[in-house]
Amino acid sequence: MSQPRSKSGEPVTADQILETAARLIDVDGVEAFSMRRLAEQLGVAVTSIYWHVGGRDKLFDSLVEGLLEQMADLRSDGETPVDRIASIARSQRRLLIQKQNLLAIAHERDRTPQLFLPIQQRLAAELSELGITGSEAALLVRVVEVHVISSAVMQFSAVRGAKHDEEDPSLWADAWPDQALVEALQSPTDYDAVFEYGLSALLAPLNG
Amino acid sequence: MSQPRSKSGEPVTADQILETAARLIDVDGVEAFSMRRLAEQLGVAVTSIYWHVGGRDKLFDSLVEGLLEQMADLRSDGETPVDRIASIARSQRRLLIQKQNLLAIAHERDRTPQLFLPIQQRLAAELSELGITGSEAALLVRVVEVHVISSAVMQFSAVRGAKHDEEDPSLWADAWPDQALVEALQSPTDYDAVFEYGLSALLAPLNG
DNA sequence: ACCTGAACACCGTTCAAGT
DNA sequence: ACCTGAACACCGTTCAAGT
Repeated sequence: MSQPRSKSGEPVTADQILETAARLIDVDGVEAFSMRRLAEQLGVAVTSIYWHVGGRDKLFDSLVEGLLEQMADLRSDGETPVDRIASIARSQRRLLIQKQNLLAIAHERDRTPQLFLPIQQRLAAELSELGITGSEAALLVRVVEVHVISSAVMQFSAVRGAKHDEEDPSLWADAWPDQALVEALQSPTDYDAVFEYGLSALLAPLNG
Repeated sequence: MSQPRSKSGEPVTADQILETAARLIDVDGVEAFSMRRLAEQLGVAVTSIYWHVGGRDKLFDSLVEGLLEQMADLRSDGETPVDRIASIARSQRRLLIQKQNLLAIAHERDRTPQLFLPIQQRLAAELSELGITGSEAALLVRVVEVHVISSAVMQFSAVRGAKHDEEDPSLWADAWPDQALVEALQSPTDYDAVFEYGLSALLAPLNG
C-alpha cells in the first residue's frame, strides 16, 4: 500500500519519480499535475526532482519516451498482409486509448508525429509483401498512422467532453423528415465504429 | 495602427476584449496568453476583464463559440451530393487550419465534438439525396466529421513539432531494400495528401 | 552525490473599495 | 455601470547552501 518515499532516508531514483508521475497523471489527469504535488507525493522537496530528472519539460519527454517504447512491442496477427496491418492498427489504438493521458501530453507537446515511428517499419514490410513500395507505400503508412492516432486523440477529448455533447434539438426542425437520423445523432458518437469504418475504407483499395 | 485602449477614457466593451484576445492568441500562440498580458495589451486592469467577460474559461468558451458561428457560414459547391460533401469537408478543414490556435483551444477544452454540429445537417441533407438515411447516415456524418477535424488537429501539432520530426535513420537498417520508401518517409508528412486520400476512400462506397 | 529552503517571476481569481 | 489595487493560493525554476 505505502509508496516509496525518501522520508525513509533512501535516495529517490529517477525511475521512482517517473513512475510516480505517471501514476499521478493517470489517476488525477494532466491538469491536476504539478511539480510541487509530485514532490509532495514523493515526500521530497520540489527541487530534488530537478536534480534527478530535470524540469517539467524533461519529465514529460521521458514519459512520452516510455510510451514510444511500449509501441515497439505491439503484437499483431492475421493471415494476409492487410489483416496484419489492420491488426497492428487496432492494437496501437488500444494502447493509445489505454494511455490516454500520456497521449494527451504527447499531443500537447507536438510529439504526435513521433508516435508514427515505432510502427512504420512493420507497416512498410506488410505493404511490400503486397508489392506496394516507394512513395506510394510511404503515403499509405502515413494514412494508416494518422487514422489510428488522430482517432485516439479525438476519442479522448470526446469522452471527457461528453457533458457538453448534448445535441441542441433546436438546430433540427421538428419536421426534419428522417427522425431515425436525428435520434441516432442524439446519442453519443460510437468512436469504435467510426474507427473501423475508416480503417476498412482506407485498406479497401489494397484488396483489389 | 493603434489598438483601442481604455486609457482613452472610454469603457472597454466585451467585444473589444474578445477581439484583442483572439489577435493575441493568433500572433503569439495559446501558451503565451495570460489574463494579465491581455489586460496589459488593453491598457486596463486585469480585474475589469472579469467584469466584462468573466474568467479565462468563459473567455475561451466565447472564442470557441465564434469559431462555431463561422463554420455555419461555410460555402460548398459541386454537381453531385458526393462532390458537395467533399467540398464542405475541404472548406471546413481550411477554416480549421486557418484558425489553428482556436482549434487547439477547442480541443484542449474537449469541445471538438461540438465542432461537428454546425455542418451535420448539411451533410445529412446530401446523404438523404443519395438515399442514405437513419443510423447509417448518422455514422457517415460522424466518419466525415472526425476525418476533417482530427486531420486538422493532427496537422497543427505536426507542423509545430516539425523540429522534433527528424527521422532517426538508425531505425532503418541501411540494407533496407526499398530506399525510395525510406527517402519518402524522411521528408515531412504531406497532410493535404493524407487528408485527400482518406476523404476519397471514405466517400468511395457512396459512388457505387 | 543528493537534498534543502529561500527567492524570483510569473499565474488565475476574489473582493472590498472607489467613481 | 465600470474600474481599481491588494491579497490569496497557486505555479515552474534557479541557486546557494547544506550534508
